[in-house]
Amino acid sequence: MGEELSERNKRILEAIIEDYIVTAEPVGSRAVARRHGLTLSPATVRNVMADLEEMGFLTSPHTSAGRVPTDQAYRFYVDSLLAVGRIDKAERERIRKRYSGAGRDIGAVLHETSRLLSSVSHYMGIVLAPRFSATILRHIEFVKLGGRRILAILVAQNGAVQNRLIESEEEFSGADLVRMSNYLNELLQGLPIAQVRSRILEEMQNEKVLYDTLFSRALRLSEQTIVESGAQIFMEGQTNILDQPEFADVGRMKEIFRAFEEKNQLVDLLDRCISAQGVQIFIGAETHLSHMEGLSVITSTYVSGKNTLGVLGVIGPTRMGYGKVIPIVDYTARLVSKLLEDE
Amino acid sequence: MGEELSERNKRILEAIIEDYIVTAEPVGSRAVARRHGLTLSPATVRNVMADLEEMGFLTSPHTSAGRVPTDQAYRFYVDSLLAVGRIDKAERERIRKRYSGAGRDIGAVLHETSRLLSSVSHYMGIVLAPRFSATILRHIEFVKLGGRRILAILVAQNGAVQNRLIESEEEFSGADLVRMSNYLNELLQGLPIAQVRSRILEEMQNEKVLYDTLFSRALRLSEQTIVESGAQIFMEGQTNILDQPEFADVGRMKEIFRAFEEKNQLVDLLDRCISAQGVQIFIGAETHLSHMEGLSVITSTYVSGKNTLGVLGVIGPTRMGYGKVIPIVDYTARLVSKLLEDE
DNA sequence: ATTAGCACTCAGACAGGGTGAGTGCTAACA
DNA sequence: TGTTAGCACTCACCCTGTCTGAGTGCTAAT
Repeated sequence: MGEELSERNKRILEAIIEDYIVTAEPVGSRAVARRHGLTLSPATVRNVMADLEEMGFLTSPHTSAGRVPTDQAYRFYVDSLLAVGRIDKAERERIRKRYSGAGRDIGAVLHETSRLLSSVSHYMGIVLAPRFSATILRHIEFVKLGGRRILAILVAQNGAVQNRLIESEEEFSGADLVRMSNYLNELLQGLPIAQVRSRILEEMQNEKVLYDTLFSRALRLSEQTIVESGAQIFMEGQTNILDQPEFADVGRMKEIFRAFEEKNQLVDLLDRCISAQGVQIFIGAETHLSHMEGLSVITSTYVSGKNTLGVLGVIGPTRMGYGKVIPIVDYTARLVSKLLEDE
Repeated sequence: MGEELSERNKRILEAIIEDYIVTAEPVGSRAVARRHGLTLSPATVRNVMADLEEMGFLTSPHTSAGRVPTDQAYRFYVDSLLAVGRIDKAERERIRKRYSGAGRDIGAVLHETSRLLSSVSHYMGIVLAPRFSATILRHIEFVKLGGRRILAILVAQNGAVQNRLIESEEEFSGADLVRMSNYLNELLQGLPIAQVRSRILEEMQNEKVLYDTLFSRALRLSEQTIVESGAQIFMEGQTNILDQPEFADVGRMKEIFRAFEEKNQLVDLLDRCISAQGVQIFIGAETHLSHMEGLSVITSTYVSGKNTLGVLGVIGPTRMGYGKVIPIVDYTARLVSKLLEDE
């Protein structure tokens, strides 16, 4: 693998990959020879292909079929061969327009984003919503529902809202609840939600609080409201994947389907992306997703100021139009960041 | 079709249907003859089958295959032949247990219900959440997010929460917002959400309001918060459908899949069910769902007191174990009703 | 009215032959 | 020494014909 590829070999490998990306069929030496500016005979190409196969860039499904790029080839392609184009203007316009109608509600924006990624890339769009616990608390509020039932409402800086029904041990009056909200807001506002719980526990030690039963009750109540909620993920365009010829087979299709139904696998992958900045690409086995052989994932983070909010991206076959999709994901991430920045 | 079926013919038809339900293969005269208590020769059975075919209860995919029941046959089966068994005790227990851990949050309950319906029936479970607009308003609240941005929170009697980000024309102080909430709660609490808007408009005419700018602003603000939100639907176990042998074909599979991705079709069907009480059964074409040939839907409404909240059910192949699934859907609906009744 | 018998149909599995795309190897060539 | 033409070979795929088994409809006997 340390072996360098000659310029010519690179061109041939590139030709094969790009051919395969559009046709999804094993590509033969003839096709490569007549392609592009390459003025080579099929025989020469064959020799090169044999070399590339030995180096692990190509395989052939059977003796007399053409060659198919391996994951390693795609990896080399995106790292060294691919000139990631700028996204073209019309496309950019098309994307921008999709957001014009939508309100500023964060959930709606992200949902639309997943739809958009799917329809523009013609693969599957995914968006991981910001973890609620990673946001900053703006407001906490209790609403009395009747008897000892209380609805706790947490509002994050970014407009995300979480609510939780709690059955309190004792009955509170509406006025009590208002006072409790006020006290807690004073205490917790502006804190990252992940730190809220520890702040509460800390405050519980505070002697001033110990004397005020209402405050200590408020703290106990608020402790119940903070629960780690599952990650929210938007996925759209699964059928785009099923349209790919490589999955036109009942077994494969069911397998992928089942895999998609288990969203947590995907959440794990996206969670891993959240620490890095910008576009990331996982090819085939690099995704570490089981039952998802033959799929690649392109992601990017969207941010607000300097903190990362979440991850969005596209899932497609390894044989994906990387050159087109990468800028789409990149541009969309920037756009979403901008849309959310002032929240 | 006015022709009456003799007792023997009914037994034979029943045998064919039940055979087909378990095997998914066209059933031949021999199989029927040797089945059950029927002491008849295959030849006799063949004569009967020919009659049944003429009457529209059976078809044969080709000359020398067995017979397959038509939609009409299933319809006759569930109407006249099927003795809907009581759901057995172990099953009931199994279902009950599924709810023990879950909190009382309505969303969580409904989501769990769809999962449950899917796993108990081995088909696909669907639950249509109560339309928010059909619930009763318990509380309205404004939270200031910064600048002119306000988060409006509507809480319904049943614990459902809807929130909406609004950009108001003018800036309000926190105290203003509290006063506005109080005023609006006074005015609107206890009203069905569907009537809230008209109540607002009505109140706008009120001369007392006209003199109080804060009140009239409050009304204008609240008017913006009430928006018809799309119906929420939970679907689980789509892969169970794909496991059915009649859909083991790439084209069919994609088609169904695409149909499921369009949830509004399903919402329409379930919406239609909401007016009737109890279990309803749609066989094949009766569903009026396009691209869903070969599927049947069994639904039931869940209620709170005397008003219907929503619909739940199971989607499976027309060749479905009606005898088993009907009581499951029925029991689940009753159980969900009970769980939600005191909210 | 029921049944045994029989000729008939048809999908599905299987085998054999032809086709075409593609390969590897070798020998000739620049 | 790198490139190319030529050639024999491989193998998936398609088409065809044959066979088999399950199932039917009809008719004649019971």
